[in-house]
Amino acid sequence: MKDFYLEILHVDKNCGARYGILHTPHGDVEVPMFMPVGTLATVKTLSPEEVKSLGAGVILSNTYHLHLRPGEDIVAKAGGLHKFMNYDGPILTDSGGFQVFSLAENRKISEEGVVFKSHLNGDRMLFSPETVMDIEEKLGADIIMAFDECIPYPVDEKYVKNSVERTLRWAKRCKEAHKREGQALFGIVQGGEYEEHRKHCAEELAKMDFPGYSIGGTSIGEPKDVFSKMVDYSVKYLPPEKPRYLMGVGSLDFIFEGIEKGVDMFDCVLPTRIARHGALMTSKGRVNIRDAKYKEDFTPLDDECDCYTCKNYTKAYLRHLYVADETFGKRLLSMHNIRFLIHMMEEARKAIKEDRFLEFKEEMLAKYGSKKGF
RNA sequence: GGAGGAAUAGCGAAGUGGCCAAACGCGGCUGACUGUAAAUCAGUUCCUUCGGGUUCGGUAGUUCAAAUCUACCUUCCUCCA
Repeated sequence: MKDFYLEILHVDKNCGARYGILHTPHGDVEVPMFMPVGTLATVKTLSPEEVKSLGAGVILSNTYHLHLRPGEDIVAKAGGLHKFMNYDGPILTDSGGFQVFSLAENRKISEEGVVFKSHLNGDRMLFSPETVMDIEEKLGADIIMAFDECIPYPVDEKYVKNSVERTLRWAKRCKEAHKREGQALFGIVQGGEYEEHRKHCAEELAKMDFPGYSIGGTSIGEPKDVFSKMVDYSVKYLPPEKPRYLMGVGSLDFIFEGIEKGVDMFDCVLPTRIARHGALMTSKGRVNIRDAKYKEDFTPLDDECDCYTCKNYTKAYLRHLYVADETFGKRLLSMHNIRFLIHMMEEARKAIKEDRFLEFKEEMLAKYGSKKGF
């Protein structure tokens, strides 16, 4: 696919971190990058222009949720997701594989696919590699995910083995079913914490020759050392020239861990979700803006931050908006958290180009306090 | 002037003899959130040196035991003159 490829421009001499440009039908974006999540065709509370102004390239959306509401046919009629949501940058749709995990009580897995009971009205519907490809083609994102099973952690090895084999068969079916031009279909590496299964999964996917590969099944409650292994065991066996996407990772220390190992793309609901709940990522560590100590704090949320929120508003005001449950507060806080992560990515890219990513990582984690949870 | 009714933790409001330091809601305080069923969820909210102490308008009683029963007082509400 000539309009989608990763151009690797530099690999850090001291680790696996790499800098490059991902070419997509809706524009070029630099990697490593963080992609804000807009599950329902909107990054909650923000306009596409705002998301773009924060430095975001790719926006994520979700097959399961858009299938339920408004339905892929309506999106297609609207002219596709880009037009529908008025975003002309690259869009990535997740396949619903994560919902196999997050909505586990409402679904049943079989070889054919997954029957979900809609969380909205109880409708039963089959998500199979074929139906998911059909939906994702109609949505029309630039990057689409194969339908996989995101398995929980911890889970016994036998389950992992069976699930990986099935995810691989599904990946093959996705590849065969996917026909639309101008869409990059990514295969997803699963395998839990087991090197044997991650390796097998990555190698088999590589044989199928996807334009990019995702690493799934992480950041679901496993300890950091386990997370690290999961990423290692996956990246190691993936073709270096293809983009690597570590799914659902949004805390700074986990992202840096991924970059160091050679991951290019990250997405996470974390910055936007915790922002709506009053938690902020700042250069002083984590801030809960609701806390009483900010009642009369007329300084910016983060004096090192260049975002609209930090340039124009005080903690006392942001706290007031939060406490008063004003929507504007959630918007300002969401902007800040997204900008914080994207700014970190910009700095990380600079560091990689200068072969000092490892120092940069240590410096940032010491400063931002990786123990504080982001 | 007369007749009823009501007073419970910051607020609202249950409780009408022991299982009551007192349900629940709000407000306050705090924490969590990782391919979004999340503008959500959880904890905490009389004092304490964690042994205990002091509470349910006030005072005095009844009782082994009172927020709960009795008497009086105070305040408030409604109705009648």
